[in-house]
Amino acid sequence: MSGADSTPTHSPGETVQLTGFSLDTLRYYERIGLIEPVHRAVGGQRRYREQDVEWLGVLRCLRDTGMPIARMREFAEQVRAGDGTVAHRLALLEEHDRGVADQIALLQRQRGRIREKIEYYRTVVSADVSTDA
Amino acid sequence: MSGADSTPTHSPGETVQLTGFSLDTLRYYERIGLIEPVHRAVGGQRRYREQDVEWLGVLRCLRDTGMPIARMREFAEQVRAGDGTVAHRLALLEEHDRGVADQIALLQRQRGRIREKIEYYRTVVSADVSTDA
DNA sequence: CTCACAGCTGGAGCGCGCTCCAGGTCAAGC
DNA sequence: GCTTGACCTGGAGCGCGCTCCAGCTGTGAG
Repeated sequence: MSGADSTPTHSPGETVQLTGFSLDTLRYYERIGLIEPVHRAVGGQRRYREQDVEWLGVLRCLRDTGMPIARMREFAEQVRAGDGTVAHRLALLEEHDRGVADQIALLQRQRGRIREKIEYYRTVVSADVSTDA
Repeated sequence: MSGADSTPTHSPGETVQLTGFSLDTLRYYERIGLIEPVHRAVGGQRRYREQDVEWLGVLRCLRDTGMPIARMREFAEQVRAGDGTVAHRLALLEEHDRGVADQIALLQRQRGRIREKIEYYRTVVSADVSTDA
């Protein structure tokens, strides 16, 4: 680590730690254009800058909420295109947000059913211990 | 529909409507043992009984909450085994429920970040339509 | 009788999102 | 100099959960 750099960077290994993505996934994301070609150190090893890591954080957020890779790429392209795409990006995120809300609602509803079943099983188990344990 | 039956059953098509699973998925679930071999009408066509549809509802619930097929099969086998597996089933559901809770928490956290981004984009869009960050 | 249609079977194929691999390079430590 | 270890590349492979297909059969309408 050369700490005197004006722009601190991260080795691939560090970036794995920071983002939770695997080395393979980081390279995969770069290949398919989810992230721009990453700067290289002498020798060809990747050096992720702060902004790269931040962008990876955004990707992590979108992935965690189930956005498909294709849509993420669409988003990434718009971010790269910059000017004039903000409205489009906003629309994309708003739509995604609605999807996430639905997803959460579904999970909560179904979780309710699961917990009912758990409750039922608990009464069964506590009422009759004869067959088990 | 022959309404005089003592045990009303559902055609495959009806079952698709009732459960939201596709015809192929229903057959697939049967093949892999998620549901027991379904009764047949003369001619070999499947006839799903009420209890089959209810069980499919349980499977729907588990799938919606992201339980892997393998785990669902484990659960199905225990249900079939009946007595003595209740404690085990309870444990399985409790563990799954914790997973679902985590999933919901993660979604909510990440959704927060998305909404922040949306808010930010809104200020950008309404403040000035020509500039870029 | 003919036809359309819903469903049947076994098995192949697919889309997604990684994940793994062989074979190589470079930098640092002993 | 030699070894170790992190990382490189292009491309193949994989696990999951379906989904599709060809070719067939039984049922009901006209």
